[in-house]
Amino acid sequence: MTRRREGATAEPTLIERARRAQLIEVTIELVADRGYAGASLAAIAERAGITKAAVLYHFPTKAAVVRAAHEHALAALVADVAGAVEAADTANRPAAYVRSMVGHLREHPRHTRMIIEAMVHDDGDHDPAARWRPLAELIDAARIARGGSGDTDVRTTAIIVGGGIDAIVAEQLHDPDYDTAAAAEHLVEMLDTTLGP
Amino acid sequence: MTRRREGATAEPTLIERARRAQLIEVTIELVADRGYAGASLAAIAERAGITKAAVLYHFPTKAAVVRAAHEHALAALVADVAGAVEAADTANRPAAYVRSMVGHLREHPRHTRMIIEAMVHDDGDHDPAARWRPLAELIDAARIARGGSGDTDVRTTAIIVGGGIDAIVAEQLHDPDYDTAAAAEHLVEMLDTTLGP
DNA sequence: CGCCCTCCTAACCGATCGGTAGATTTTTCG
DNA sequence: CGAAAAATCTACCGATCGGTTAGGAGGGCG
Repeated sequence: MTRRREGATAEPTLIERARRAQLIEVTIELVADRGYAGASLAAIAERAGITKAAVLYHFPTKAAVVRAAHEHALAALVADVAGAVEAADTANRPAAYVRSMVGHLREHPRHTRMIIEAMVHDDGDHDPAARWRPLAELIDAARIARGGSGDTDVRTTAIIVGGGIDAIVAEQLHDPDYDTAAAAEHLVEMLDTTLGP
Repeated sequence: MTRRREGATAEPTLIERARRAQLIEVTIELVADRGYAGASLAAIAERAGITKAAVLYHFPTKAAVVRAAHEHALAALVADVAGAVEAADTANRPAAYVRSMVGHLREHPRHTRMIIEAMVHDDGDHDPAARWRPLAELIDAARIARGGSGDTDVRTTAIIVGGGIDAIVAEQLHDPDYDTAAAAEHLVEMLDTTLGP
């Protein structure tokens, strides 16, 4: 094994940190531009200016590189959305969720593609209901806060709205001039009508 | 070249027809079950009980096999939806579109996966607006028929509703017990509220 | 019979994949 | 400076990919 420290916790070197960050960055670019299949170890290494053996010195496998890149992109999105949601009051949190998510993805199109590609390509179980559960909970809380009717299927509502978010983002990736803010407002309107006043 | 007739038109042999149909069928199964990457020529050949060279006797390339499988699945969907839409009157055609599409995809989950996988994996330009343009036109016609307001953005409405359809189907693929009919009705309701009475 | 056409097999090709082994350079630090 | 540790390189491995080549079995037909 020519591999790095495996067992104990130890603070990473500066170079180590920088290299890892660089590798994550170029991996996001590659996956975003050329798809999951286009992000081979050789391609990652070349874009980072090193050899693939060096890449595997910093990460145990290719899957680990892609996973780290995915988590990096996802963490930024989650943090952004969480901040926006907490700043709103209960009744408006679903709207804040939709707006901030669409907004974030607009500002970071490569992260968007990275997240989508990773979601499609890692194995198997992708339950939309699980993915949009946080949104479902916000919708449920908002519905109660507004005194809406109790027979609403929040799970399905969240799945539909989530699909709408995905579609808006996909359209923006295709047409950079697409007015995602207006589309998000449209989606928020459709959501609000099912939540009552 | 050990390849088949290339130039002229000629009616295919019975064996030829059967083999092609079988290859399309097993390719749909493979892509649906193991993803686009899992549908290698060797895998297709093995499941069909022949060698991969024989597969390439009936189709020029692997891409042609997958394309044929995709077109087969897509044609069935389009025909089904078109029939349901034509049977409805203008004001209700968007609803018929949503219901029939969700219904068809529920009844043919493998076709669904095939279509999704093909859409993700063939190169590049996938404009959601183009994909849902037929729906957008139905929505526009229905809005006019109902005397709705003229400032509605049908393009965005179609994109959002289309995304909702995708999400409902994805959820059904994950949870076969999911009530897609109810979800489709929920989506139709959300759509109807934006179309006016 | 002998010829041809359809359908298929066995064997191979070059490219690329993720990953490994061991030597070698570069950095850190006493 | 000099040794240890960190970072990287060259070279290779086995597997798999899509695709090609040459040829043979078998039926229809003159």
